[in-house]
Amino acid sequence: VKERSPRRSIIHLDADAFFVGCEIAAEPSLRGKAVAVGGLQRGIIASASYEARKMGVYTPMPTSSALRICPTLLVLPGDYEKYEEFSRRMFSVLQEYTPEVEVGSIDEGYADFSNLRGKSPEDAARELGKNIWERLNLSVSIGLGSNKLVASVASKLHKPAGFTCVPAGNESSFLAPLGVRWLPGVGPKTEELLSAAGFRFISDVASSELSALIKVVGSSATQLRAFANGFDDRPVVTEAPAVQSYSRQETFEENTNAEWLVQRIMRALSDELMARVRSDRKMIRCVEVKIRHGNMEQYRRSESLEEPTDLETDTYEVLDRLLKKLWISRLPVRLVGVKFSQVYESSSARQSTLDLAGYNRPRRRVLASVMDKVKARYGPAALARPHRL
DNA sequence: TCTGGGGTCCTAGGACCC
DNA sequence: TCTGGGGTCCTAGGACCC
Repeated sequence: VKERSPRRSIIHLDADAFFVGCEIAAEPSLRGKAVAVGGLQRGIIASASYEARKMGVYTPMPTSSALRICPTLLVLPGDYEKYEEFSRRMFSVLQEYTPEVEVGSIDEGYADFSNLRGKSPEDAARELGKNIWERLNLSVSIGLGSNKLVASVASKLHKPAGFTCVPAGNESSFLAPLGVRWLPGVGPKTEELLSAAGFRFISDVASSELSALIKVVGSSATQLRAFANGFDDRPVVTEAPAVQSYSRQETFEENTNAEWLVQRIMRALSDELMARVRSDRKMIRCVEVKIRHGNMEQYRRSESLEEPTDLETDTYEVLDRLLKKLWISRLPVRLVGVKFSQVYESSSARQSTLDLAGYNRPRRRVLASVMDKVKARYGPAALARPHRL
């Protein structure tokens, strides 16, 4: 006998233009203006106010193009600590309703509102939005539905400051008229492939032959068609997922042919990452270097170590070998990146003594000081300014 | 003044082992 | 002389998400 799963009430909480929203909350005189957060030199727009969007500014548009389109645009450099603080406060308001909260990213998450005391899920969801607005001056949109997929689509449908409820039983009719791009996992490439095969609306996917869909999206066909029909039994997961990788990359202010410079930055990035690895009590085994050339083509080379490590010095030889492999083309380099993966738990005896001595400083300070050392030694002009978005 | 940064997951071929 | 599968790890690349 198959048990019928109980009807759930899932909400998706999604902040509106989050980075810009935080800046406006912190500086109310910005409200109503064309504001964006983005990289200043060779950067892109990471978040744009709705006034800026009316002028044609979208993410991830190059900041230079945005300023051309909208010369009055105020571009702010981005302040992650501020955004993390707002994020923490936003989720703590949500936690007042239920502990069944899944933090999806800095600006959005899910919660299971099925079992609230005394309130209907709908009343609670409306009240949540109002609460966040009144207490944080932050505008959010909320979707309510019987599963995560429907809630998430609903939250994005009537931004900003939207509340969208999909009544039980209406899932597939709600999704049917929307474009396939609304489905999770369908990005620009897959949208193009689907469209070429005649699947343009979610209803097209919902009623498709599985064999035809497999030809387009391969093994994700079953999942995609289930989503298109409004089926989604993914649970709301409370625990933070295990970290799979650590990565840092940096775009140079100007493309460079200087291998020594790329090497220096590569090592500095590696040092920063390794400090994080240690402060998380982890070890890593796979090291990867990425190069992006001036023409935006990028290449990666990776190597697994014999044993996991948490020491910077264990990476240098490998990094140099990988960079050497990538250096053959001699094309000017736009970006260098370092990534550590195959993350293991560390036996933390050594770190705990350092902890007591106060060696594990907060992450941001560690990052800043390493970069500053490189800058001090090789000159500020030689280094791309870090874009902290 | 074209095009960031930090992540996750999937695929596919080759090596290697049984 | 001909030539099996299955499993896992390694490496490179790509799509997608926020």
